[in-house]
Amino acid sequence: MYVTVPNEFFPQAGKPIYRQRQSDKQSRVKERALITGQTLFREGDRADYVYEVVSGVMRLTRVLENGQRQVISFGYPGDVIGFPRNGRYHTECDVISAGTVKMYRRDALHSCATDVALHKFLTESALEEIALMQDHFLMLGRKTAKEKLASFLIALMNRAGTPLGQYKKIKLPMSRSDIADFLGLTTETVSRTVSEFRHKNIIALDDAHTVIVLEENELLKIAYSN
Amino acid sequence: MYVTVPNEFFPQAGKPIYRQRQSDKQSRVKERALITGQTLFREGDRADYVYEVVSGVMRLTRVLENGQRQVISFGYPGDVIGFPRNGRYHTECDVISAGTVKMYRRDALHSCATDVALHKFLTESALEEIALMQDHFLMLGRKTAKEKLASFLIALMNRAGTPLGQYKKIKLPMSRSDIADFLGLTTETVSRTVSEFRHKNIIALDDAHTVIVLEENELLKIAYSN
DNA sequence: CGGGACTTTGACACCTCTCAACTCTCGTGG
DNA sequence: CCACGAGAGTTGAGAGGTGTCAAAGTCCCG
Repeated sequence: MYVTVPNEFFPQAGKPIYRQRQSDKQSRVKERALITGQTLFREGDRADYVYEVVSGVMRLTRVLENGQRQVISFGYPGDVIGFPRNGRYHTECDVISAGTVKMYRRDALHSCATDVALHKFLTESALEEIALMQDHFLMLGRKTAKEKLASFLIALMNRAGTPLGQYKKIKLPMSRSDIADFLGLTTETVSRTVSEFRHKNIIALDDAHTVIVLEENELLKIAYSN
Repeated sequence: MYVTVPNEFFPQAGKPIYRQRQSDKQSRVKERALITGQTLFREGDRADYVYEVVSGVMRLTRVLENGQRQVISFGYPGDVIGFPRNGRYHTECDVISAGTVKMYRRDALHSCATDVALHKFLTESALEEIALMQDHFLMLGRKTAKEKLASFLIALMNRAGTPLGQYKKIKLPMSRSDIADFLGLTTETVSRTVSEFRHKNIIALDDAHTVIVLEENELLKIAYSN
C-alpha cells in the first residue's frame, strides 16, 4: 500500500486496480500462514518466491547502517510483495498482522515458459508498483506532516476501512514509528498530528490503533487541496 | 537516474547494473532523435512505446492540479523510461539535453510472444526500477538538504561524471528548480546548499551548470555518514 | 543594449526535529 | 492485590533547518 494521489485517470486514492487473476489452476498455488512478528524475508536473502498477500498486513522496510529506517510500503491483501533485484530481496518483510500469503516461484516472474498467465500477472503487478511508487514520491517530497497523515488515513480508509454507522473505521496494525518511517516523519510528529485531528473532531480514536473518520471531507481537504 | 544508497550488495551509488542486451536483431529497433525542450510524452498519453535513453538527458515529472511538481527521475543513457500503467503514461517526459532514444513497442513489455529477449530486458528493467525507487524513498524521507544534494552529486558523478585532471566534472543539464523538485526541496535551498559546498571548497563551479568535485570524500561523508 | 529567465543571497517565520518528561497499558512477580 | 518495569504513545519546550517572500545579480539571446 502506498499513499497515492487521485487524478483524472485514477480518481480514487488508495484503491488498487483490480488485477484479473484467473483462479489458480487446480489451486496448485502454495499458501503460507504467518504470525504477527514473523519475518518473511530479509534484505539480501535469495528471492525464491514472490508473494501475494491474501490476508493480514506486512511491513516492508529498508535500513541503513546508521539505523535510519524507511518503511517502503505496507502489504495489504491484494498486494504483491518481494520483487527481487538480481535474485535477492532488497527489503525486509515483517508481519505486523497475522495472515496468509500465496507463494509464487520467482522464475514465473522472469520467464513465461511455465505459466504465461501467472507471469503476466506478476509483471503487470510490477508495472503497477512503479506507478504507485511514483505517486508516493510526491507525498514524501512535497507534503507537510498534516497532509501526509491525512493522505495516509484516506489511503488506508479506501483500502481497508470498515463501515461503522455513518462513519468509517480504520484499524492501524502498525506502530506510530512505523507510520513515521513510512511518511518520513518522527513518531512525535505523527502523534501530535493525530492529536490535532482528534481535537478538531476530524477523527476519533477508539484506542491508539483504531481510528474513526468523522469528517472525511475535512481529511480530503487537508490531504489534497493546496 | 535515482539517488540510491550504497550497501553491501550494491556498493556503488548511482552505478546502474549493466543489463545485458543482445544487439538488436539486424538493428530493427527504431530510434528517435530529440531536441532540448521537446516533450516525448505526457501524463495520460496512450503508451505505444517504452523508451531506452541512448544519449541526452530526459526529465520525468508528475504534476498536481495545484502546481506542485515532483521530478520523478532523470533519464540518462541506459535508463528505460515510460513504463505504462494501464496502457498509459503516468508522468510527463521532457528532453533537457538533446539526444536519442530507442523505441520499443509496448506489447514487448506485456507479452513474450514476439521477442523473448526484449521482453525479458524490459521486465527486468522494471524490477530494477522498483529497487532503485525504494532507495530513493529513503533519500526523500530521511535525508537533510545537505545530505540530499551530496547524494545527488555523487549519483550524477558516478553516472555521468567526466575526469578533469585529478577531479571529476559533472554537467547539470537540469535547472535548480528541477533539482529541487527531484530532491523535495526549494530552489533557494538547493542554491544555498550548492553555495555552502562551494565556500567549503568541496566543489567548484565552472558555471551554474558545471560542477567540479574537489573533495569527493567530503561529499561521501555528508551523503552517507550519519 | 535590453529583456527575461534563471540563480543567488538575505531576512524572517514557522514547521518539524530533538530532548525530555509523563501517561497508559500490560505482564510479571512479590 | 499491589508494585514494578518495559514499551508504546502523548505532550511540552526549545532549537534549528527549510520554506517564504523579496531583491539583487547573472547569463543568454534576441
